[in-house]
Amino acid sequence: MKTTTLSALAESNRLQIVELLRNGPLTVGEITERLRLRQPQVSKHLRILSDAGIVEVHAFANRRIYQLRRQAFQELDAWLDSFRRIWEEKLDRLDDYLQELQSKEGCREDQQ
Amino acid sequence: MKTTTLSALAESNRLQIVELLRNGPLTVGEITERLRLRQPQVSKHLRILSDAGIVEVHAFANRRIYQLRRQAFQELDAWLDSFRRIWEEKLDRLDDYLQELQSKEGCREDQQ
DNA sequence: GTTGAACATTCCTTAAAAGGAATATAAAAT
DNA sequence: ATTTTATATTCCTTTTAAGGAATGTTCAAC
Repeated sequence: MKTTTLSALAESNRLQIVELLRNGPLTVGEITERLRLRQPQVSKHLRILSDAGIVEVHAFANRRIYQLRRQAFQELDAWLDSFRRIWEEKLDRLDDYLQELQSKEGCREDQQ
Repeated sequence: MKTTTLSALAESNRLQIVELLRNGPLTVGEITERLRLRQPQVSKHLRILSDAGIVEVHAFANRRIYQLRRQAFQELDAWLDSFRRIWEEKLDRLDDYLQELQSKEGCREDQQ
């Protein structure tokens, strides 16, 4: 997983933009209006989301239409998948670890 | 989705800690050793991960054993799910949006 | 009870990110 | 051609987060 993707999402205004775009593509002006932000900030946030590959732009006259990029979410999903398997395999590995730890302690005592 | 979760993950050292813990619980010392960081920084990062609900601690003598919290990943998963549906429903909503936009332009001309 | 190991916390400095205001650009409307 | 609309960018200030060094705390071992 790339930290650029995560840190792009880790800012509340940007997260709101992403959740807005869940309902379909929007222009900068529409986002500005709905989130009650200033246009330059929205443009800046969109730049960061765009650089992170989370959104993509399409120019239409003097409008810019932003929409979510599927791939970004697929990547996140794939990453999460590597964690899902952990709990599928075993619910609680703490007991195992404690035993392992305790047996190591035992060894140390023997050696001293 | 909470931005605390995302920003906790959005830092490379912390992301590495999380990926380390994928293989099972570890003590602070083990994390410190494997990531070649300084102990205080590791403790600080673990604090942030813990506050975000991504890891949980178990005290064992003077050791602290950290492990991933399933719920955090389930929440991320649930959030991602709301996006999966978008693309299941419709692959490309840009064309729709463009038509919508163009019909609005038409209206505006009529009104003026 | 004194020493050492494991970990957490504090304080300070430095670096990165965010917001604001102003300005730049490019297409559209007049 | 000039003005207006939509958007991007720049520069500056403020806030937030990270790293380093030192110190605090707790338990264990002796």
